[in-house]
Amino acid sequence: MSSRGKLPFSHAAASSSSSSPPLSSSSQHKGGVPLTYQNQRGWLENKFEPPREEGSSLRCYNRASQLMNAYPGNNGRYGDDADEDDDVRRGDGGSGNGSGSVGVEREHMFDKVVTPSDVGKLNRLVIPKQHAEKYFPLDSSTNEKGLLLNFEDRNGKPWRFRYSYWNSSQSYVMTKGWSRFVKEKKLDAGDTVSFQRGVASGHGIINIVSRSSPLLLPKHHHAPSITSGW
Amino acid sequence: MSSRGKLPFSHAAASSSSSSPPLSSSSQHKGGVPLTYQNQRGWLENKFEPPREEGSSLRCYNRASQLMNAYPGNNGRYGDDADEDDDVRRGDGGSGNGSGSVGVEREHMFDKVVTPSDVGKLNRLVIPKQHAEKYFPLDSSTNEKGLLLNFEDRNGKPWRFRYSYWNSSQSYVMTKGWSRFVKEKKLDAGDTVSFQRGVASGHGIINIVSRSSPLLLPKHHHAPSITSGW
DNA sequence: GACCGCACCTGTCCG
DNA sequence: CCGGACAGGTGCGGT
Repeated sequence: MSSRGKLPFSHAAASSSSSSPPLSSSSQHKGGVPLTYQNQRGWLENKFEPPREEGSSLRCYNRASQLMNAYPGNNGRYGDDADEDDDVRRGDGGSGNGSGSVGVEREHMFDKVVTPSDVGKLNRLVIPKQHAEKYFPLDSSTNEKGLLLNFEDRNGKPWRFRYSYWNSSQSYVMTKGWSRFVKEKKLDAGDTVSFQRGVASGHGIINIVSRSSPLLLPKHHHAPSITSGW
Repeated sequence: MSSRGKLPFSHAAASSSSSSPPLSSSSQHKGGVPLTYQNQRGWLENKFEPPREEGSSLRCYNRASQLMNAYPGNNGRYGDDADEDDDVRRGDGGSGNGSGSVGVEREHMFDKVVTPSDVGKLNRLVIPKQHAEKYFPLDSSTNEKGLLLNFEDRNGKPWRFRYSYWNSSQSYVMTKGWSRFVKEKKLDAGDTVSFQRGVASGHGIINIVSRSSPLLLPKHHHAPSITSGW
């Protein structure tokens, strides 16, 4: 893969009516979107082959200190509709290394300690602007109407979130699909969600790896920098 | 006029981008659209002469047991903007026959007991799918982008509602114009809205006749089958 | 600025 | 118990 491989996730944009978000100064995106097509809603999304290696990943810790979705993954399943069959809670050691689908090189992007709103009825996850603009850049071409981001948890279970910019609140959010993730993973406020991406794959999917978190978070901050030894 | 007169309301379709609603199996629509043109929003609507006889009608009961908009109608006014001058609550006998514009043959289509949402801030009325597809069929030609349906209350006052299909919720709704009706008629949750159409007129307008409802609805059902003697 | 219109979204309920 | 229908929401643009 070429060095355009900085694209952190597989996505495609769709044209829309809304205004543009603040342009990300990062120029390290673009390209690498395989097989995009327009879906019913008018968003673009992508189909792609099973990842050649692990793409980016999202891990989420909860206070229960156990690894969620620990059973061996069903890697490579990328149908539109995720089966809802793997909300098992098989701890695999809890505070272990939590490398998700094992042995895969990942680059840590950022973490967020989810707020009550993130796991509540609003059905959205606010992505801190700094990280959103760095890792999930939206611009006038990719923006507008939102993106369908493809994620994967550590079992390889696919998750698809709509990602967009809300002009009214000037914030970046994951919306559609997020609530299902919250429910299945039994995410609670205070849990940590960790975004990672595959190092090798240029535009790989983003994995979701659910994992438990230390209840005691690093003191006095909610800022996402809890890169505890990943 | 001819027997294609089964078209229950005067309407015209507009092309749009969204996907089609489930095709109505009813074949008793089509034809009979006079003088359609496309408006600014891209919907098609129709202008037509003042009804030769009463078309379909929509009656709405409220729990106050009085006939709303009982003063003699201003028949034949079909400007785009209805005057807001007739929200009088002159009972004309309350639970009487409520024949609306008197002596006109009407075919009852269906009733709906409006929900809080139907009369609340959402500014829309959900049309139960079964009735929507039977009486207000949208297909690929008439669908897509919505319809402007012309109604008339029992005074002959015209009402124009946008009618469309929401893909995301798989439901049919009246949107634009509905809130004005709710406001003028002082519709409340639990009130009944009755849709009727003229028997004689092939594609007549739909009348809106507001009338009061029995507070006591038929037991244990919310299903619209309260065809109480109309 | 408030409200309306519009297109989404989702949980819940019910057959 | 599963899927469809829909009640109750959202953001957002336009007026």
